[in-house]
Amino acid sequence: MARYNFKETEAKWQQVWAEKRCFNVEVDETKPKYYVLEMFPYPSGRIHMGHVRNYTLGDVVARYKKARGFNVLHPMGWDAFGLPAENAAIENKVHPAKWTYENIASMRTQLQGMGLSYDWEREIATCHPDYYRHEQRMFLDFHKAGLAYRKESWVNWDPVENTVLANEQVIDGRGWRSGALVEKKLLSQWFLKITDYAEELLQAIQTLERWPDRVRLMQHNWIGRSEGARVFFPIVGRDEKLEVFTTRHDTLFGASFCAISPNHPLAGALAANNAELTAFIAECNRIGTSEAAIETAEKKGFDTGLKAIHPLDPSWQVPIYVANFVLMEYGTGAIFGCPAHDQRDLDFARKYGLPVIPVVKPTDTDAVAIGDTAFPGEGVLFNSRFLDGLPVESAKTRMAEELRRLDAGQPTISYRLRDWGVSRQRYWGCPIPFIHCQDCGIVPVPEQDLPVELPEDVTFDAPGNPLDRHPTWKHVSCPECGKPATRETDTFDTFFESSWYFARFADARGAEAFDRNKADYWLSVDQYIGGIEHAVLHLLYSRFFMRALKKCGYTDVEEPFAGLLTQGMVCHETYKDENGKWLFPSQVAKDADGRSVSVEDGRPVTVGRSEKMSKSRKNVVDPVHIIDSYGADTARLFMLSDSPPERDLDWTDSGIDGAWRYLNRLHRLIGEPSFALPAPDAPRPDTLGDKAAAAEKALHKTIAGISEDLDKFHFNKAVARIREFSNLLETLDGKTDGEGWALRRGLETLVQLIGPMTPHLAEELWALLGHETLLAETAWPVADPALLVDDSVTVAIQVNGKLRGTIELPRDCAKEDAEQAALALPAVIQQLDGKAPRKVIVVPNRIVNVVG
RNA sequence: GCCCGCUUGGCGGAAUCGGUAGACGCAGCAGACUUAAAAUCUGUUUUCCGUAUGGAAGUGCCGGUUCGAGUCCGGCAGCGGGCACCA
Repeated sequence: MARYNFKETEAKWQQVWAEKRCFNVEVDETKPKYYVLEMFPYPSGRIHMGHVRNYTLGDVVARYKKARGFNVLHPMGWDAFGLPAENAAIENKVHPAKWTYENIASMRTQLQGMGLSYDWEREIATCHPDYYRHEQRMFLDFHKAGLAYRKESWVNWDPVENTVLANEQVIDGRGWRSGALVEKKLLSQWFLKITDYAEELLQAIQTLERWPDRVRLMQHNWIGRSEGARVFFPIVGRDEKLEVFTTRHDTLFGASFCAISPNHPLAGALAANNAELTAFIAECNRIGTSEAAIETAEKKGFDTGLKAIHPLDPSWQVPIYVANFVLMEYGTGAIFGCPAHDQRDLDFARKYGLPVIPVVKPTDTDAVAIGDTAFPGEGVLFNSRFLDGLPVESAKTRMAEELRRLDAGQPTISYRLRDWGVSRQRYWGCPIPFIHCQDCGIVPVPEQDLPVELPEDVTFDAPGNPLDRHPTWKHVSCPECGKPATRETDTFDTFFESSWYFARFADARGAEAFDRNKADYWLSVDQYIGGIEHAVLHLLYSRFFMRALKKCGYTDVEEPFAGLLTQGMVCHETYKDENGKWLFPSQVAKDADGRSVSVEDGRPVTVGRSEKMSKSRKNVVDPVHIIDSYGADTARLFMLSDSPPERDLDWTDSGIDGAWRYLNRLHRLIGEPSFALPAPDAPRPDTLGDKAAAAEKALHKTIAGISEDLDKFHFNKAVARIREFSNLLETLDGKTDGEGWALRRGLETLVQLIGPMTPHLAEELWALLGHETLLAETAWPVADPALLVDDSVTVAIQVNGKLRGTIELPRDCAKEDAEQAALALPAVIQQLDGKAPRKVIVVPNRIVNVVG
């Protein structure tokens, strides 16, 4: 028989599945539903290995659940708005819409070549008005419900390009294209009140039982609930009081300074007639807007000269600094510093020569000297008047009472979570449906005027937002007073689209955003699969969005994703030539001595370690090329083999070869069996020989094992079991009774079990085995529990925890028998050297440990 | 800087609840088939000592709990992800 012709086979079955509409689904109340979803891609134009991995994982789940009798919804769409389309417009003079839709078309073809079981009739593209019109409506509803509001916030501003930069466009504090020093600038922007749901989003994390713990923990920390107190410090010579937030009000007697954010109103007021302070604030504002940039910048302060009066002692004054590490967005934008018990405060105090007053000491020592290390731990208060002798927690309570009594503060809960800024000063996004009128203020676009569509006739030859400088688009009359007004020219953050697309799939062509009945049937997503990089933002925004939609009457579903699987990245070795230039893997080969050399000129190549595939490092392998040379099934099998899904996967040529070899081996095993198989419907012989009986047992163990592996997403283990079982089937030679039957049953089951992973080859082999129905429509095999247990077990015998031998024992034999058998073992007798064992520990069916 | 992970042979990984570390594969080595190559098949492969039966060590590092630790606890190191305008 010829080698497996994957091209012909894969195309054939893809066509059959499409023609028979195997994966198109409707609501069916008679079946349990299962909604499996992979994070939809940004249509960059070409799929990458990360996509191949993500969609293979999802497809295995979808096909497996379908075989298990579920009504499976498995859709695909395009996260089609975003920056790269605008960059392409600027660089290649192609319109973002044209670029995006062409990319979608080619990526769809590439995905279809993978044989994924999508219901393509539900495909959506978020840049289409039929999609984004609904979110404009949602935003108006959010606004009515008090969940959308405007406030000023900071953006990265490129003064040369006169444009707002994304964090990723700021490199070492400079604009990526202009190279200009980036400034922070205040803009009035739209926000969604996710903070209204901080507590609910936090509490509900507990209900997300099928999410990875680490993602739940990351969301928990992101929301960042902290119990503390607001404390008022009167300011010498001014009427106002400085309000600070602290979680360590127990250490108030260790206060040595106050610090406010450069963006605190007080800092602004003082800067008005202080050029030095103005310059300091400007310097602070040159640090980017990202938290990482602010946190890693050198901690600096500016003494305002103002003094704050200690809330518990009018005679005690501390200086007020403006400090670059105090965030206006968190707490009250002002802190008090207690250097002895906070490392950052200590560093600050040492730098500016401020006093360090220890007020908490560890319970087990009297040592209280503070050097360069603060003591943030638990302990007992001292140096603290009425708090002396109290442990930290009691001191907090006592201090809160005192603050309340003096009207100097109160306990409060603060969250790190900030409201979600959804405004973007960009063209390629969903227009925000509001109108600015000089007389009426901010006016919503009337619902009958939705959608507000993006104008197509825009240019990217000038800096700034094309919507803003479009000759006509933004000029409208005010819906309320009719006078000339202007449209909002900001568009939505693209997280807006991805916060509800999973609901749109329930009814992708409906006139409403989603049909309630259909959404109620399909949601929540039973299994969501995507990269760990979305652990916080996308997933948290979606959780909030569903709650906001619920408040506006769209749905009763609160949690969008009941189950979550976060996959690791696809990595590859990196290569550099002698000049330190990156090389593509395809430009590198091994010479006769096994050294890596350049294909072009044979010069030596430095091989770097494996890193996430990225265009900048050129360590990419094009999936299209792989699928072309090996077929989709080979690529899929490789993606599932070896590495568990949540870990990083190393792409290797030998790995893909191994997968390819196995598929050919399987094809040979069935196409050219070593002896003639009985007919498909041949009955089980009454007596099986030893080998056939062992094969039958292995068959049922394999079914049970792989089912469990797939339930737990242990795809690599499932592949190992498949290979183990096919190794066993290859040892059958038909010389004893029942082997023919066992081989046929084994092969058929093997094909069924590998079906979700390599669907084309499995479908082909299923037909080859004489089936006229589709494997894609065939129920999953069932293991016979009676065949899963063995009569005897191998028990490990240890002396003092060291393995000294193994013995075969009847399953569940008496502990005494196991002990007897162990003590009779020559190696054990020798180790004991005539002495009686002190103790014998027997773990039934597993181990006997003789302690001497 | 803060938050979250990960670390097991030459390599990817397996080891259900604390109970035989290295399943399965890759690469390597030896062999079979072949005029030859490819493909395929067979054997072998944690390290060290030993001709061998066998013995010792071993899951990033240091320490602890336990009859028994890859697994639990404390500390450390290295690598990676996220940090609110990349998606």
